Amino acid sequence: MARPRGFCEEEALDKALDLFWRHGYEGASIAALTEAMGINRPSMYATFGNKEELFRKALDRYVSIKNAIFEKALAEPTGRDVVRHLLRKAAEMMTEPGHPVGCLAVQGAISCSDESEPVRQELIRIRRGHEQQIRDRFAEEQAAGRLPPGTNPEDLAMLLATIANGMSIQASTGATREQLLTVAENASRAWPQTETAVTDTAAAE
Amino acid sequence: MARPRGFCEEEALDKALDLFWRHGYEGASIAALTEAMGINRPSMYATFGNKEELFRKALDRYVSIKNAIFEKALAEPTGRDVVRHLLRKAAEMMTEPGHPVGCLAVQGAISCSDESEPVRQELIRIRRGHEQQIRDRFAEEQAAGRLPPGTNPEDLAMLLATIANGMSIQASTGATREQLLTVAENASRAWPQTETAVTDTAAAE
DNA sequence: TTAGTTATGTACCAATCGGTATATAACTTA
DNA sequence: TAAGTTATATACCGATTGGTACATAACTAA
Repeated sequence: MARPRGFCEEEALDKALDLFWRHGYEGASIAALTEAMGINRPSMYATFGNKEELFRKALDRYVSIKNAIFEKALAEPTGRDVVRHLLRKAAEMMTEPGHPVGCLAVQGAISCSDESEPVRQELIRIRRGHEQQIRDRFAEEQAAGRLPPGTNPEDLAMLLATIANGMSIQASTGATREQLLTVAENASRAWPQTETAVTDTAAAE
Repeated sequence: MARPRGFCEEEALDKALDLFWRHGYEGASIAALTEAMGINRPSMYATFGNKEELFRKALDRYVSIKNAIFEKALAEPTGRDVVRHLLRKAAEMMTEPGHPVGCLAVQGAISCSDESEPVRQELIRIRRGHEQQIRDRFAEEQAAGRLPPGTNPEDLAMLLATIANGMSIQASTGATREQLLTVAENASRAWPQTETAVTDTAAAE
């Protein structure tokens, strides 16, 4: 009705996202956030509520980007294609120039003080959700008879999620895009083949 | 010479380690640390220097435990045995009852404010060191001709480290010991065969 | 132009951060 | 026991944390 906002809400959110991504939820202070966003504290509180809500709104933007990638990857025709697509995109996204390295859902609040526990739990929920999507997709594969007998879709999904999570840490350790792509390639290659109906149970202690 | 210390230094360090492990470097405050250690602030500062030194000393204990595991695993006869041993032990250590879940070197300071950057760098150095150890061991395998042609020891080491790092995140997400052991087993099984042609006469792939 | 509304800027809040000065209590040695 | 030394406890430090009160500036609608 009256004086219009002097800044673009989504632009500011992207700036906040960048800082949260780079320093984590607790590592990004209100002072640093508002400075990066180019606004002052009262504007931030009036527009976004508080720090936690700001984080959740920035996180929403991040997750929607990630979901778009997931959707494409999960549409691949075979399980192995899904794996390759997903890991490759993960490697690329985690080393995208102009963005902080790694994955916000992994690094945003992996360990924190008790007062940030709700944020930590939210990120856990997101990670589980992504793994669930993969699990469902692999279950489809199995139902269609395209998984080797004895293969467990849940186990495969967990292995894939583990590798993707690990790539985030590797990115944070300084791994290059090329290195992560190599990881993705090797992990894909090692994936159980549809045709490889092996009953290799040599692992029995 | 005079009044002796009223607490066990190593016990206090273990309490600090537990808290750092659980909340990360920044997430563990001096107040919480000293309370957990059962001592007051001046005692902590007189004994350990400051927060960062306290962390490094706690970290030393952690790393020495981990190194013992590494030593045993790297002594396994074949590359695949090394992988299986390492991942299994990782799964167990990251879900050890009585300890926080996950790996301190991964979760201690994965993202933090600028002032904790030295600690973050130290953990990066440790992670790289562990990967280096694996790399060296795989290079031995290759030199002994026990790696499939075209296999790169560096790539293998990075893949293994990625999986181990990912297991830490999974533990933090709530994965059980059994789930992580399944991940370890599946990852080991997917590993490029090395000695199979020699010891087993059976199925090539 | 004027009234009403809303965003912005300054300056502040209590609580907590890591870190210490200081006084006292407890121990060892002589 | 007395002297000397060192650990402990209290109480504090400035800086920073997330969050606001309040006065002012800027806009819209009448």
